[in-house]
Amino acid sequence: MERVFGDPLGDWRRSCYCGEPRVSSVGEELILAGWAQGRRDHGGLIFVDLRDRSGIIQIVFNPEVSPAAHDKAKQIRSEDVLAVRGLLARRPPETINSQIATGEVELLAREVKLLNASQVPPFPIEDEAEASENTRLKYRYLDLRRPRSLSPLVLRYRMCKKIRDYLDGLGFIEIETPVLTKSTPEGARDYLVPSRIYPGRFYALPQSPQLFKQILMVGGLDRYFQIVRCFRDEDLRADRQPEFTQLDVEMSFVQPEDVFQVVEVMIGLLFKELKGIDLQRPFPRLSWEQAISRYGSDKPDLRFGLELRDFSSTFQGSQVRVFSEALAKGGVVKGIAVPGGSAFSRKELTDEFPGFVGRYGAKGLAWIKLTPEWQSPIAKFLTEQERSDILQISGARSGDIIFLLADEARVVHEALSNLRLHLGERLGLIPQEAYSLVWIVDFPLLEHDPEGRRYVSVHHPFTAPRDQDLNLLSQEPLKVRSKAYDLVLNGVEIGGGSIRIHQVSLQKQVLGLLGFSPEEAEERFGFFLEALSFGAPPHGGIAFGVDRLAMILSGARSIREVIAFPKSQRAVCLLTDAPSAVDPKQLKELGIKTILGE
RNA sequence: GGGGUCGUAGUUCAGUUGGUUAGAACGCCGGCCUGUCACGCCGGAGGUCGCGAGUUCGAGUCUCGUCGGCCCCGCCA
Repeated sequence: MERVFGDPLGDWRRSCYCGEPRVSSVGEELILAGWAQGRRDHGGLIFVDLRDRSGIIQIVFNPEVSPAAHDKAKQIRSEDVLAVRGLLARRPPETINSQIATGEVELLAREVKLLNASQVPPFPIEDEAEASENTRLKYRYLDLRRPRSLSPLVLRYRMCKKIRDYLDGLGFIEIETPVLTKSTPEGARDYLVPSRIYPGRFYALPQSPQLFKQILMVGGLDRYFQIVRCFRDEDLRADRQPEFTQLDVEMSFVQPEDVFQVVEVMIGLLFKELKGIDLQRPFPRLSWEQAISRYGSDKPDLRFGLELRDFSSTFQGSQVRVFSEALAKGGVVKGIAVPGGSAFSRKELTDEFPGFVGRYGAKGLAWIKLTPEWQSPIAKFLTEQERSDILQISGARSGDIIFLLADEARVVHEALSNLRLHLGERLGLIPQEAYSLVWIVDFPLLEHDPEGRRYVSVHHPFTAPRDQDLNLLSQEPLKVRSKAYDLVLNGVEIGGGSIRIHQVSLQKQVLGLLGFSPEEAEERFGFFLEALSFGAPPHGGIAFGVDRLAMILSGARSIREVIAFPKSQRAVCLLTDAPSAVDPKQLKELGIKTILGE
């Protein structure tokens, strides 16, 4: 049986939000509106909690106050929409509810309007109630009625507002760049948008407004920013959505220090005003080389120790063949000492941890328990010298365990950095209320494509080499370091940027190193190269992951919590069911035919 | 593309070694109740065990496939 309520709102105007009335307003007649959160029907008295985004207040329907309102209130069910006119009264002392902000007062209903009926909600609209993410996202509008679900979005809004105010104060100008734009090669897969006017041609949605913001610098904007949606058609993770938001910043006539200054004050402001935390400035800096060497990662979480140690020199020519052989092939032997780790079980050591590092391509994981007589699969191969080196390099003590991994450096670092995080989490070594910020600087400009035999940009093709490395560019390009920098917060890369190339000749040289023929460069980036040739100023900037920053500031475990309508891991919008099939007429108009089977 | 994990009432979950009619709590429906706020009391309805095959006398339970949520690898300049 469908319930339909049709009371018109009429000329009623809300007095305030439901969560606002206090004792100071007792005696006033108020009109409140919101959603019914449950009904406690005592036959005589009926209590309804009326809720809006500000909180809840108790409405009392008393037949002695208004028989009509009391009669109507019998129909009220969860999530019905009501407006109530009544007298704000102080609650009898013994009925005060200290759990809610309005707990000392209640509204004695004189008249109620049943504005709209609700179906029975699929899950209770209460913070405490757990519902699966599946259900929450399908009925996101119900989920959002819960403070716990709304508050990360509110925090995100406040964050963006503060960013805008701050940058505005520094003379930055927010400029919108196109969403329908040109596909550029490299980087992530593009989302394509077919052109109706030019059948067979496509726009691409921007992976970032990189070239536009540089062109704005050529246009003399001097200080630009934008909070902008970006799109990358790649698989999803807890911290990756196909559409995400960047805070994009670009400045002219600057060095990295100028960017750091603007950013550090901004991040400091956000922590101060949103979390009440005073961050130490300047933020520490680690060279890329140091970060990789000590943590195995270019986005190290510095909230805890377990640093990587290098045992390569110890095991040159060692009897431990997996080590010496890896070294002979140019690899490394590195490890982590875990305090108290000799308590790990055999199952953990033979299944769990080796399986874990296996995900990153490691073929095994050696371990040494520092019990009185060392317990280890490799113990019998170790010389006295090796034992003493291991103790000295690892700094480990009795009761600790040392994990050792030998392979090519890339695999060792990848596996150990993740093992480090895994152990840190598992052993509770990560202080949950701590925030560690670090700049990673001096990235290499180029690296070898893991598959092909070509160079690829570590940052992006428009990143400037360091001035003192320019002469290496033609001879030893892999040794060239760049003017790129990342900002890492608790092991999450929240921002990255660089000083850009502003001279067309250098830009062409770098594109050449990346394997673009002059013709390809012209076809793909001609418009940009031409812009550089008309007096581009030295410039640089940075882009932040707004979702990730909001996620960390709100303590969320996934960026879906700070996005109103996120996609599922299979890139589906569970609310609308997008993506979906389209009318064949639409395809025809676009000159598109699908080639999928029936 | 690959690995892991979960999928049972509206919701959150339990369900033994494969064995009678698949349970609980909350929610929902009806009745009673004037101080509740997780209201209470009495009664009731509600299930394609994600879907499809297979094994078996017999499948929620075992096998295979498939779909979906989540986590991860690959991917993400």
